[in-house]
Amino acid sequence: MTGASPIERTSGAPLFSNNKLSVLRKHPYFADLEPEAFDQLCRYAKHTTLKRGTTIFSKGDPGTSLIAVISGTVKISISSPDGRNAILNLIEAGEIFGEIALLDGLSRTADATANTNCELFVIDRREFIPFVRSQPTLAMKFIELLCERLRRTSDQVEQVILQNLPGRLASALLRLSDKHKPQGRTISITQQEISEMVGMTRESINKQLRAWAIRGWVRLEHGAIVVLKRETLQELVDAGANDGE
Amino acid sequence: MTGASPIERTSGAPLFSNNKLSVLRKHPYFADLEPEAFDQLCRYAKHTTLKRGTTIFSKGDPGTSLIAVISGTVKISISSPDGRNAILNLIEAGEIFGEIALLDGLSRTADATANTNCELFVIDRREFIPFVRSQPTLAMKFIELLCERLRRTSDQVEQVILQNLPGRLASALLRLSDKHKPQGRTISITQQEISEMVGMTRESINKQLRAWAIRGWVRLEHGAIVVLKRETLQELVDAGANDGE
DNA sequence: ACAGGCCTGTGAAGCCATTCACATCGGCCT
DNA sequence: AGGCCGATGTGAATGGCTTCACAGGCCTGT
Repeated sequence: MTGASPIERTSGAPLFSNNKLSVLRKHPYFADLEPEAFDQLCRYAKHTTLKRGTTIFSKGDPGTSLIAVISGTVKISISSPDGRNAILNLIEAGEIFGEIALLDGLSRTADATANTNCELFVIDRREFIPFVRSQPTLAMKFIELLCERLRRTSDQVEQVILQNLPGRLASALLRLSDKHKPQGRTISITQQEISEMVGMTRESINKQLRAWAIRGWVRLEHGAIVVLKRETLQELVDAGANDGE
Repeated sequence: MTGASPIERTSGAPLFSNNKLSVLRKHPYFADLEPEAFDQLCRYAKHTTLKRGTTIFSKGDPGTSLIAVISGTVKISISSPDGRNAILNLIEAGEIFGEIALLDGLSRTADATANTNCELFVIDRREFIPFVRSQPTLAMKFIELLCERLRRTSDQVEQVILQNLPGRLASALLRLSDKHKPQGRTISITQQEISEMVGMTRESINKQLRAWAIRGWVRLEHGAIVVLKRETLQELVDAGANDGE
């Protein structure tokens, strides 16, 4: 289950190009951190490049590192013994993941795999925890990060328990389109991936999307979805459940 | 939606009896905190007593306080427009809740109601945040708390997406029985409440429990469930899904 | 001790989503 | 161009869970 973790084999700390770090620097979590604290944080980092499909870590592994995505996207997912699997989150360039195991020192709660070719920075727990203790601002940043994650995850529980297919799909689309604002309303994702994010089958997702496409609420492209009627989908989520006809 | 929050109307800080505080003091989160830090934490607290069924706060309220349960239990839940509702957590004496809104200053993510008559301590954000900043140990404690919550909530997402009724019910029973170790294997809870915790109907839950009772895996009492075959239920969860016959 | 309210137990009917089984399309590699 | 593979599109059959409709049990208040 565990397999070789490619991260552990990374060669020693190289020099970092400033444009790579700037992706992180721009992120809300680090933007208003003191420059010297940020620099010191980066001093603990190791650089890695991964090919699409590579396992970064698996659920249950002893997790001792925080990982920042410089380019590409990472898939956080879990899978059941009978082969079904669920995507919990997609981490994009400029975001970080693996913070839970880093901060509490316990095992990883999910699998992480490179969803595209990726460039990553890896920060190890051993040197990191004392640093956090000494930097109240950084600790508060992590508290904020954890709060945000908790809000998102609670939301997910809410969706999955209270909403049916249309509601869940709509709210997944809205969330994804919020995240990809720069690309306009186009979401680059396969229907297979969406189905694993909302926890229903690809076929069901496809039929619902098609129905919405006919009504002009979305447009389907190959490997992408364009949200046309944002408000309508939002209403559908708020209304609770049943499809709007 | 909001309604009068009984907490805001609490009269000024009274003197606290030490035996009440001792419930908190014993909790893992505070046990190894410096005594003076703990005392100062308590200085910010207000004491309140609530009757069963009272709303403590509602989803969407501006949340500015952390609440500790001295006695009784508090239900954290959410509800959909069409009347369905889901229990996210039951907070018992010695535990705290409401930490997300306290720490990030945003609105409450769920409803909280007194599930029994309760005694609570309420700590306000205004005076609390600067205090956390100045106490790295306390900040680390909250980071641990948030990590634990996040693990639990992620687990819930995993359960709800990947498991069917038997799996979800079994894992809910196991979790509840872990929490109530002192009472042996008896879980005091109604089937209605369990159904709202696992996100399925009371009727379905009842039928499954009955089937397990016949096989001798559990025993049903009025308002309680006794887990008899812990291992069998655990296997059922691990196996993935389908009922053990 | 009786009434009313929550809790439990159970069957029949229906429905939403899954499962299964294909057909088609597009892109990429050789 | 041909071939392949991953992604999309769709219908029919199946099934797990819900919905609905009651019946009985246990506890509590008066």
